Amino acid sequence: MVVTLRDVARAAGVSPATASRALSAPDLVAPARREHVQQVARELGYRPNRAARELITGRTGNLCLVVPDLENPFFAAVAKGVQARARALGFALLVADAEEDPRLESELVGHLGAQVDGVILCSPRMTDVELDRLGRDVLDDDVPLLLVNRLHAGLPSVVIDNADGIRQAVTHLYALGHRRIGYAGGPVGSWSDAQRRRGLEHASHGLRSIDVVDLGHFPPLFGGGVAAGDLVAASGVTAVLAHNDLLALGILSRLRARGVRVPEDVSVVGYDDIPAATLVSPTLTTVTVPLARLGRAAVDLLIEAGSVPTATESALTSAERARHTAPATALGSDRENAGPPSVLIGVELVVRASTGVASAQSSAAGG
Amino acid sequence: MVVTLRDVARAAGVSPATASRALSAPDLVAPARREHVQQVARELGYRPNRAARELITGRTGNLCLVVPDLENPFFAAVAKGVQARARALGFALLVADAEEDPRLESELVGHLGAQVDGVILCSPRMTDVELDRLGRDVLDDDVPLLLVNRLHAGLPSVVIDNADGIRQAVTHLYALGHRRIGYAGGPVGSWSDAQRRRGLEHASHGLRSIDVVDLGHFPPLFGGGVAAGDLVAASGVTAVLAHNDLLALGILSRLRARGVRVPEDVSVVGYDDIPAATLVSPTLTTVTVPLARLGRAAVDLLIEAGSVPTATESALTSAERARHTAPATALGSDRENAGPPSVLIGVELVVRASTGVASAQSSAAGG
DNA sequence: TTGTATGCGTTATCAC
DNA sequence: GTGATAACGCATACAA
Repeated sequence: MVVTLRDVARAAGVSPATASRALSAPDLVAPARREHVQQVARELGYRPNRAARELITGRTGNLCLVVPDLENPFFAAVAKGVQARARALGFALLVADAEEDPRLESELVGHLGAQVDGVILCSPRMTDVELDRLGRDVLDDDVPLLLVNRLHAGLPSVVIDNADGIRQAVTHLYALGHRRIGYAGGPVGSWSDAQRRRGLEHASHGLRSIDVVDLGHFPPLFGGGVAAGDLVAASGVTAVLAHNDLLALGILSRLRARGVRVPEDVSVVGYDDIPAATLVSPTLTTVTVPLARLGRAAVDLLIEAGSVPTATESALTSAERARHTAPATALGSDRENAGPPSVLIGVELVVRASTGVASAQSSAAGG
Repeated sequence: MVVTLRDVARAAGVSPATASRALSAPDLVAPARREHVQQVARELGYRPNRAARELITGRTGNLCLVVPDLENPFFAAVAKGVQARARALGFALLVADAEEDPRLESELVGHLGAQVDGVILCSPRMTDVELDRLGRDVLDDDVPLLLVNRLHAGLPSVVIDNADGIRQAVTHLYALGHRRIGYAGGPVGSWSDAQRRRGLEHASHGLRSIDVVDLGHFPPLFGGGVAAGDLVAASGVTAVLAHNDLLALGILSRLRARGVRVPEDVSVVGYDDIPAATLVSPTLTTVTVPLARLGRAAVDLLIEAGSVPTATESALTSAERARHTAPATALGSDRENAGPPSVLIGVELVVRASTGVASAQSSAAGG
C-alpha cells in the first residue's frame, strides 16, 4: 500500500503538519522530533505525492526542453547537458522533439509549459513575432522561457559566441594563405546564421585582399552540404566555411565524390564540433562549442532568471554551481540593463586535417 | 488569472460536476449542454489542472524513458520514436540519461517511476538480478516497465531480431567468398551481444568450411573499434562483423590508418544503421534497424501490456495504431504463455561500400 | 441527465 | 514549536 504523510504522522505520534514540516522545512521543528519523524518516514518507505504537493505549491519539479530534432547531434548534446544539470538540481526533464516545425514548437511550449517550472527552447528559425507571442500569451507569467543560441528582447538566453568562432576560422584560413573563401550558410531566418554572416563580414574587413564568396543558404544537414559542395567546386574558392559541421561533412563528401581533394585543393571548416567531425577522413577542422556546458548554463540561468526555486532534494553546493557557471560570460549584466540576462558561451577553433595551405592554382573550378 | 473548472461551470450556468463531465466524459451529458460548456471553456481559455486531476485519478499523463547515453545515435533515434509516439497518444515524455551507469539507471527508474504512468528502459548491461528488483520493489505495481532490446522474465519488451540480422550479414559475406570472418563483440554482459553471438554460431553451422574468429569484447563505441581494428588486422580474417556501427566505424578508421584497404583487403559490416554509416567513406554495409519504429512499438506495447489508459486528448484512431503496430511481430502471444508480451522488430541487411569479394591473399595479417 | 457533497495528499494559515 | 484546519482543483459516489 501507499504510505501517506498522515501515516507517518500517526506512526511518529505527531500531527500531519509537524510531519510535513519535519520533512520539507526541517528548521521549523525541534531537532529531536525532526529526527524521529524522518526516521519513521524512512522506515515506512514514505514517498511524498508529487501531485498533492504541486496542487498547493504550484511547482512541479519539472523542466521542459524543446528541440527541433533529437537525432541531430547538436541538439542531442545540448539535451544531454540540460538533462544532467536539471537532475543535479532535483528537476526531472520533459523532452519534446518539434520535428523541425516551428509551429509545432509553439504548440509544444504551450502544452508542456503548463506543467513545468520552466522551459528551454531551441528554436533557430521561429520568427520573432511568434517568439513574442510565446512569451506573452502562451505561457503563464510564472513559467520562465529561456532561449538557446538566440537573443530576443525580453527573454533570457544562452548564446554561442558566433562571431568569434567565425573570426578564428577566417584568421586560420588567412594565415594558411587563403584569399578567396566561401561561406555556405544555414537556412534563411536562422538567427545564428545571421550572426555568423555578420561576424564573417566584420572579420574579413580587417584583412587585406580577402575575398568572401557567399554560396547561399542551405539546410544545416548533410544533404544540404552535398548541394553546397557543387557550388564550392564551381565558385573557385580555395577554402569554405560551413554554417555547421553537418553541412561541412556533406561538402566533404561531395567534394570527394567529384575528385576534389581536401585539403590539397580546397580547405573546409565546420562549426560545432559534433562527434562525427573526428569520424570522417580527413578529420574536420571546426569550431568547438562546449554544448554540454551550454546545456548546463541554460538550466542555471533559467533557474536564476526565472527565480525558480530549486527542488530541494539534491541541490548542489554553491561551490559546485560556481564551478559550472564560471566559464560562461554574463552579457548585459551592467545595472543599466533592465532586461533579462544572457550568457555567452566561448568557442575555440580546433584545427584538424581538413584545412591546409592554399593551393597555387585557382582551386578546382573546372571539371 | 487562471481559469478553473468552477469558473467554467459558473459561466455556463451548470454545476461543476456537469462541467467536468462535459469535458472529460462527454457521453454523460446532454448534447446541448455539452456543446455549450465546451464552448464556454474554450472562450475562457480553460486549461485543466494536471495536478488536481492526477491527485484524484492517479494518472499523470507522463511516460518516462531511461537511456544510457542520449548522444549515442542509437538511443537518440529510439528516443525520437518514443517521444513522437508518446505525444501522439497524449503523453508527455520524461527523458533521463543514465550516463552509462547501471546503478544510476535503477535510481532513475525509481525516482521517475513514481511520477509517470509507465517506464521504458534501455539498459543493455544491467544485471538480471537488478532487473528483477526493479520490477518487484522499486516501481509501484501499477507502473508498467518495458525493456528495449532485451528479454526478461516477467517484463514486456521490444527486441531487435539480432540473430536474423547476423544471419543476413554472414550469408552476405559468405556469398562474397569470405571463409574466415571475425566478430568484434560488444561489452561483456550485453544481452544483445549474447544474442548476436548465438546467432552467429547458429548461422555459421549451416555453412561449409567457414571459420569464425572471436575477436573479443569491446566498448560499443568508436574508441572500442579503434582497438578492435588492430585485432582485425592481426587475426588474418578477410571480413569482420562488428557488434554495432560505432564499433565498425572505429574499425574502419583504424584499418585505414594502418593502410589496410576496405573492402579490398578486409570487408566490414556494422549493425544498427545509424546516420553516420552513410557519412563515412567507404559507406558502411550494416544491418538496418528501424529504430524509430522500435520506439513507437515500445510505447504501444507499454500502453497495452500495462493497460495504461491513453490520455484522451489526442489519441490516434485505431486505424493509425494498426498501421504502426502491424509491421512488428508479436512473440509469445499464444494463449499458453502467461507472461507479458514482447514484440520482435525485423531487420534488414543493407549492402554498401565496405563489403566486397574476398581477397585471394590471406588478408592483411602482416605489417 | 444533473447537482451536491466528499476526498485525493499535501502545504499554508492560523491559533495556541 | 506544535496542532487543528482550510484550502489547492478536480473527479466521482450518491442523491435527486
